[in-house]
Amino acid sequence: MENEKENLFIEPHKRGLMKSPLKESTKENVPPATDLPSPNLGPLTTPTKPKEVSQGEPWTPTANLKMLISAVSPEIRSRDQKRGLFDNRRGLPEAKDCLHEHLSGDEYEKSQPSRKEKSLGLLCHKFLARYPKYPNPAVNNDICLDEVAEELNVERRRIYDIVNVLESLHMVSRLAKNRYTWHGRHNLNKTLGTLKSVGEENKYAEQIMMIKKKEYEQEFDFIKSYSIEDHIIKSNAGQNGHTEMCFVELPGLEFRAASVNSRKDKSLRVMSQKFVMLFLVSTPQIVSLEIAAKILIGEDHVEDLDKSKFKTKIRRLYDIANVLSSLDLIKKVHVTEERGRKPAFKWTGPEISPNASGSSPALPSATSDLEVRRSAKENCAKNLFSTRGKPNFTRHPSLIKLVKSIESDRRKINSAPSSPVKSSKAESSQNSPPFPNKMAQLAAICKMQLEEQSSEPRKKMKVQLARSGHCKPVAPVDASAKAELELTTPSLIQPLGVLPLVPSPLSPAVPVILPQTPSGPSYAIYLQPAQAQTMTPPQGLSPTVCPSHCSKAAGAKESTDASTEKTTNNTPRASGSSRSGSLLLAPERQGAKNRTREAPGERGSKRSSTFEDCISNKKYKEDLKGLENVSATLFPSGYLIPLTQCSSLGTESILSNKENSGTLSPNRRIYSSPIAGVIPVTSSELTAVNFPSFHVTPLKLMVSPTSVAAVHGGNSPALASSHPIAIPNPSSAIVNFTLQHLGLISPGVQVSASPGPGSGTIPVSPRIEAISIVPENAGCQQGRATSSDSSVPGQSQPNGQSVMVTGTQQPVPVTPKGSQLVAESFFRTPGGPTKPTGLSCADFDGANKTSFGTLFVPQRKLEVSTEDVH
DNA sequence: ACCTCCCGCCATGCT
DNA sequence: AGCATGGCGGGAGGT
Repeated sequence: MENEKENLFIEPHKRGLMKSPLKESTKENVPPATDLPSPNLGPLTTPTKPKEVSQGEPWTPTANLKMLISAVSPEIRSRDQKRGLFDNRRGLPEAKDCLHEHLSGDEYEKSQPSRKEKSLGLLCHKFLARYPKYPNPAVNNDICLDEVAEELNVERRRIYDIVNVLESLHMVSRLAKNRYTWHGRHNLNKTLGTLKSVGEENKYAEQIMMIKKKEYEQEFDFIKSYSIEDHIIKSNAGQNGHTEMCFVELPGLEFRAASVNSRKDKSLRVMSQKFVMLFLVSTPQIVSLEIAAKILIGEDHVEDLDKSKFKTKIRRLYDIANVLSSLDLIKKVHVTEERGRKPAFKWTGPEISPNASGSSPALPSATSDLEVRRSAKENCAKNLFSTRGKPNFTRHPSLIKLVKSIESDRRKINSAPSSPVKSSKAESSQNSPPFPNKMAQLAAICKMQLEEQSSEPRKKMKVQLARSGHCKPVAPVDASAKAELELTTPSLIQPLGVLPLVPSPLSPAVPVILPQTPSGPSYAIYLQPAQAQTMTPPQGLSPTVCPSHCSKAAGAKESTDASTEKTTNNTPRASGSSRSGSLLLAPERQGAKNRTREAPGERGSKRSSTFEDCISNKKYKEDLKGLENVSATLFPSGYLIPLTQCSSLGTESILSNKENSGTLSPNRRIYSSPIAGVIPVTSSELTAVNFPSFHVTPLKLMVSPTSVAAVHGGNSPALASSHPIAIPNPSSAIVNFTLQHLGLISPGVQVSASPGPGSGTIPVSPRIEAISIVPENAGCQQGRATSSDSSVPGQSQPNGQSVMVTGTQQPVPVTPKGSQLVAESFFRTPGGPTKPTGLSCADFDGANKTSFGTLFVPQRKLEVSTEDVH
């Protein structure tokens, strides 16, 4: 059914590229379709294997190369698109000809494309080259997997790899079987913001630190301590060993196919999101594959570090990394530790402010406008369906059925042109001959982008201003809060942004999807109970972080590093720091309207199980106190994350109120960069950060106390409970350390802190050295980020950065309105208030986390050399 | 020898 | 049963 339609649609580029000779894959080639053009393939069937089209084709490897090259270079790409593509579609290979020039000789020979030519990264570039970064929503942006596979001459399997990752970033969404819709980067910032928030909730930063610490300790033979920590980690991850994967969805981008949903929480998609979260959360924004793999595995299975598993994870991470690299979100670098060099990736994407999705976050009203626009544009269609279906609640068991029905409706709807947006698309699609339309689209897109950009910056600017004013006064709260929104705010907050899932057996894990309000998109995150646990511990981190940073700072040696890091770090950190327990998206509130959707029953069941486990696990409950913060965190399962501005505002306001107390915000380990292992945050960086930093630091201080308390008292007990082992560790020492520092630091602003702590930390972690990153260009990164953000060249950059920053802070006084509404909406669950669940979950986690926070990650000196990957 | 990661078998689950 | 998805890991290309 749908398929047919699908086929009908012509992708923008589709036809363009023909194929490369890739091996054709082994598989069969089915000649059938042969023509590329025929979009209409048959009915549903997906063309089985790709193409052979080329079968006959003489195609030369060179052609491929060319394509690749073009793909790689934007210029060429654009050029091609404009002129070439058209040609291609018809014929194909004009490119080939051209290509010959360069490559012809040798490559020619290689009849076979070299392995590199077949790399996922290149394939991804080709794939991306076919679609505009910022597609005109009005136009048909459908992607037929089969067609793409054919055109690119690859097996469909490869396309799945790419699409899955893109889907995790909401750059595409599945429409139907074999059919996806291209969203480009319109949703990217939001998605990243959401992921960041979730990552914070999950305390990935802490996890990273833990791992590093472990390693460090191991080196030193601190085995015992290590063991303890492991436990902690494990517990955090999923005490039961459940993994919990979660998938963060955006409102209009939910998975529609049931089948998809069933696997939604698995693998690549989730891995990709988590991987991205690591970058967003870590201060240096450099993540080594090893650490990423450990963390990802950790969640799933506690520790089993089977080598095989580890290897598999690494393989997958490479797959994901290749796609992310193609998106210019990360680049390969090497981290040099004492031990040696390890492959790692550095985030080169836009900086994101926490939660609210990049753009939205901070803003005050101004942003809202913009967002609204976007949302409207971007999300409308999608959202529509989402909205409509769902009732407002979160998931309640009873609701599940409804949900299913709803989903089915959605599908129908989606498939049907009916939805306004889509309909338009459909039309356009029909019309759209690939290129011509494309051109038109591009133009349209450009306009849109420009508008957005211009508007965004403005907003941001405003926000910043506002913040500056507000923030300072409120400093603690604001900084942290705004940064992330997440706010550590206690359970109370959650209601707003997060919907705690009800523990009900049925739907525990069920994802909640908030229908987006028209105004803003909402996000749904699917969490499994386990995760929630994982996430948890609200407090702890902050202290540790500081040290690490400090250490780095001290070590920080290389200016270069610092610079690079700065770019990356700035915003993130703040967020990171904030996240501590809070996580929560809570901040977000969705528009009052939002309704949550339920997750499909399936998931629910799964999750529920996990959830239960979690509960049982919950040994940690004891820590009631933690609950507040924790609860939010814990309940990942339930979070809804509305990105919309409104939400942001509301949350902020809420947060501010609640949080101001500072408890929430404890945040923040602002600067810690657990991930890379090294996180050199230099004072300079801090300075660079500017406002955020200030605010943050104070916050940190604020936090520290809490965290400290938690650590000492709460945590340890909790830990003990959770794990039999209570080990005296270095960790405790570290903790003390950190605490001390904190105290010391408090007065000092971030800057002072960085240096000071570092020194202080040092004792704890011998290693702390700074990491030197050798980035290609410090400056570049930033630029890149921005560029990536906005299609439009120049403008964007500044914006991006500014945005980030602004995003971070949400100091601005929030407008309550949204928040209230939101809160209400959240609460009203059909079944009843969800909150309880949240609480329970929160409890246990809190304990653990804290411990984490305390942990200090020893930093070894890391040197990061960016080598461009390939 | 190690790092990457392509390739495609085959399980899973929807239709 | 057939097909779409995609988990997974063997093993090969690159360095």
